[in-house]
Amino acid sequence: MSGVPELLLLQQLNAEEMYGYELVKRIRGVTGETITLGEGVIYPVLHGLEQSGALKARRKKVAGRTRVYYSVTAKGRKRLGILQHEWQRIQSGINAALGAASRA
Amino acid sequence: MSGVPELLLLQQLNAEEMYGYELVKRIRGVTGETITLGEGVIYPVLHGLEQSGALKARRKKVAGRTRVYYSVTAKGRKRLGILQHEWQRIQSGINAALGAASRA
DNA sequence: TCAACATACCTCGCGCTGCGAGGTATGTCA
DNA sequence: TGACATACCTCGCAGCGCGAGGTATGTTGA
Repeated sequence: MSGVPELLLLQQLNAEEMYGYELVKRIRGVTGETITLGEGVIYPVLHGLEQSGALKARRKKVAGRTRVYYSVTAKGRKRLGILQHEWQRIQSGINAALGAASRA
Repeated sequence: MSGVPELLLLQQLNAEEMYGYELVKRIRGVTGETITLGEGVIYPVLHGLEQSGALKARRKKVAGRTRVYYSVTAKGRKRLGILQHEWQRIQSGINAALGAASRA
């Protein structure tokens, strides 16, 4: 199926180190409100990716509050590449079907 | 989430009346093996769409064997439009995110 | 002639993923 | 001091996808 949330997270974190709460807003912004991933999605995915070694966490105190910043590891970049490719495949597959049918 | 199978089915049937078994192969072909919807996906979706009035079924005997041909109703065409639009939205949303991040 | 394969239909039930809702703690501002 | 924002987290349900299995008929070839 999808793996879309995972793709989006890795992509954002690859561009810039970020923490969970920020990612929620960031993704909403960058997709133009189209895709809204709540915290119930973000945090589990984040933890999963850290577990599998695709992300590295770093606790940081900012203005008395603790944030957990995540950055992409080499393994994560590899994973990102796979997911991007996968997304291309799916996208072009579906678009081919849509195009083919309307041409028929 | 997706609704991708539904979209693909409606799209194909909108172009041409077809039966379930045929759709399985057709979709595999038209998406270039990228997307393979098994019978366990096709038939339930087909029945659901018929139930909701988006499709109309027509039994037909061909070479002794019975086939159930489905065609799209007005309601189905409307539904198809919605799903297509939805797919555009998702697609451009994700691509925006991918583009924005790589530009960063 | 009969096994094996293709056509054509169908359903059950598992598995995974997404996600809303709820819960904690701290800082800030009226 | 209460309300709101920031920041983290988890539980558990819901829904969808889909593999596996089941029926029945026609065809083909050893």
